[in-house]
Amino acid sequence: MKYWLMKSEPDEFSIDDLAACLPQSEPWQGIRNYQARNFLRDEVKTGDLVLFYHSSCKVPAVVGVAEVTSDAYNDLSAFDSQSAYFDPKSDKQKPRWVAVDIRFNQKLTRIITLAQLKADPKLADMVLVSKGARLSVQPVTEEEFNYIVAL
DNA sequence: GCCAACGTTGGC
DNA sequence: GCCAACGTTGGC
Repeated sequence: MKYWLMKSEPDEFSIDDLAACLPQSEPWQGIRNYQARNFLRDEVKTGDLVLFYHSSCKVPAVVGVAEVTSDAYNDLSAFDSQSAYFDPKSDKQKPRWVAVDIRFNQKLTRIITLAQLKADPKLADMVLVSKGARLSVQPVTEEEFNYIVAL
């Protein structure tokens, strides 16, 4: 089993929005970055756990945990000209982008802010706090995952 | 294949 | 809203 951190803008889709989907999972689509896509396609698997992170907001923070409930599948929103995620360059014969499903697992009782993560020497190697970490899907070690959830 | 211009992300 | 740090595009 692997561990991941996924970013979402709470104005677009927050941890509460994910919780409101229960008992259903929610398609995690719209990833339009190749490095993130490669993680989704090749390494994210059913049963993996995800730190849910709020970005581009007042207090950027890890706010909850989600579980991956599908392996990667073609992201159909890339073919929908009405979708904000429409990508005219993605060929239906050779889809460029993938999505996975995730399901709400828990909210952290206390959110762990980016400032806290940066200040914690135990998390100095986290991808999130490393230079220029704009990846919207990024790997987290088991140690980092358990440590953050326990905080 | 290089690289300049442009676009995006995301913290501050 | 600013801007640093990327990523992508497209001419050559």
